[in-house]
Amino acid sequence: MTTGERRPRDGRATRDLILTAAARRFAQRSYEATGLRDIACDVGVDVALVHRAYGSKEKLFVEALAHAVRPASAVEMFSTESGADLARRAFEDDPERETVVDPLALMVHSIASPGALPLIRRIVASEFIGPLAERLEAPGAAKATLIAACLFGIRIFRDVLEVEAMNDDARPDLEPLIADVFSTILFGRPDRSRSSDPTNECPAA
Amino acid sequence: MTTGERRPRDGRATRDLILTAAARRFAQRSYEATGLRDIACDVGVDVALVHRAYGSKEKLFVEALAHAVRPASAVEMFSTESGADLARRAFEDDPERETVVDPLALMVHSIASPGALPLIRRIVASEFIGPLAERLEAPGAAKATLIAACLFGIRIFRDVLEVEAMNDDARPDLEPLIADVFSTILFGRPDRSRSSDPTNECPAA
DNA sequence: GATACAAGTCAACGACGGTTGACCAGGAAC
DNA sequence: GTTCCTGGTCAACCGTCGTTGACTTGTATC
Repeated sequence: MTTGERRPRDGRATRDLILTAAARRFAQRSYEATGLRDIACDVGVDVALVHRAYGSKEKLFVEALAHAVRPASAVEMFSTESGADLARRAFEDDPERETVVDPLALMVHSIASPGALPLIRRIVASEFIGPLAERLEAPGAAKATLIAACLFGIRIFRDVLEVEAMNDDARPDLEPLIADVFSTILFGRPDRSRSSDPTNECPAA
Repeated sequence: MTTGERRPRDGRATRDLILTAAARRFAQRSYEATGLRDIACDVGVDVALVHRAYGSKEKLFVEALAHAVRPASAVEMFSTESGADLARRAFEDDPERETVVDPLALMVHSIASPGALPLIRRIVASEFIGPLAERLEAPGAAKATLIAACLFGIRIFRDVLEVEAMNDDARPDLEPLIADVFSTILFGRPDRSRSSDPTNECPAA
């Protein structure tokens, strides 16, 4: 999309634009499927600049991945300890995040890339499992990992695969079930705040 | 790996070899990251043959995906209705399946590919969710979808991402939790066959 | 204003990937 | 034996991609 006239010289801003565009592209497709020329076209800049701004395609990818996922840190995502709140998280995005890039899609689409796996593994451990495990009673690590894994699977089904049985129409059926799942992991029993089938409920005391 | 001497002429067998090798390659990396020359090398055949045997790379990919996932049909995987059995499935592979290709890894690594998404969506619906939903009481579709999604997330964490908090050492902590999750989805309450904390258990009658 | 450096463009290189067409060999049908 | 089809090889084409180096232009400093 180089239109002929030169763009204003602002190295810092251009670098940021490149990083954002790269993250978006890598999130839409995979590492191998996105070309530097695509990113350059998005920013409106020459390919050579994209390359030189971050040294290599791989370095750009690593920085984009780290940058896009970290601000979405699960610390806030997991600041709740209610199964119902976690279930809501399965359907809604973080409101207070600039949602230019879906970090989950970026992670999923990056799994096939050679160098990305260790990075993703580290991010999952430090940003998702770690913070949650600290505030859960034993076995905290297992609970946190399981919550993250289930949330991951649900979001992939919903947002990446777009499984039709998981669209918004199914939400009334699904959200209570999901709340029960997380509540079971957290507290060892389904969500008490609702009663789908009273005969299955434990007596209050 | 063309060694000079010609290979015995058996079109049917060679086609099968190509398909298997393709599925394995696509499962290890992504669609874009694997080349026809890699597959040809595995089989010990010329690139042109690989191409012509299935018309194009994309057609080969589609056939490999469909072939690798369908035999692993979840009909048997979901022939159980016990949360504990499903939890075991989260850790163990189908014993009665020739485990040349991990269909899950193939699906995950194919998500980024342009043409693969509708196919994967269809496979998930017809092979995983559909069969299970039939034998569950309402809301069967929601329950089946949620089970598939959680199983998907758990297996990705374990086998693809290889999250360390999910390796075999963690199995004693994890498996009961997972059993509770599936039991909660299936029956609305945690697994009755164990008692982690008796005070949380429902009375038998 | 001269200078120096950063920001950006341009054109090309080398490698690789999917695809194609010409060619060769085995084997069955006639 | 000839013919013909299929399985298979070989070599090349063409596009794309990451990368590089030379060049240009804006901007800040002295």
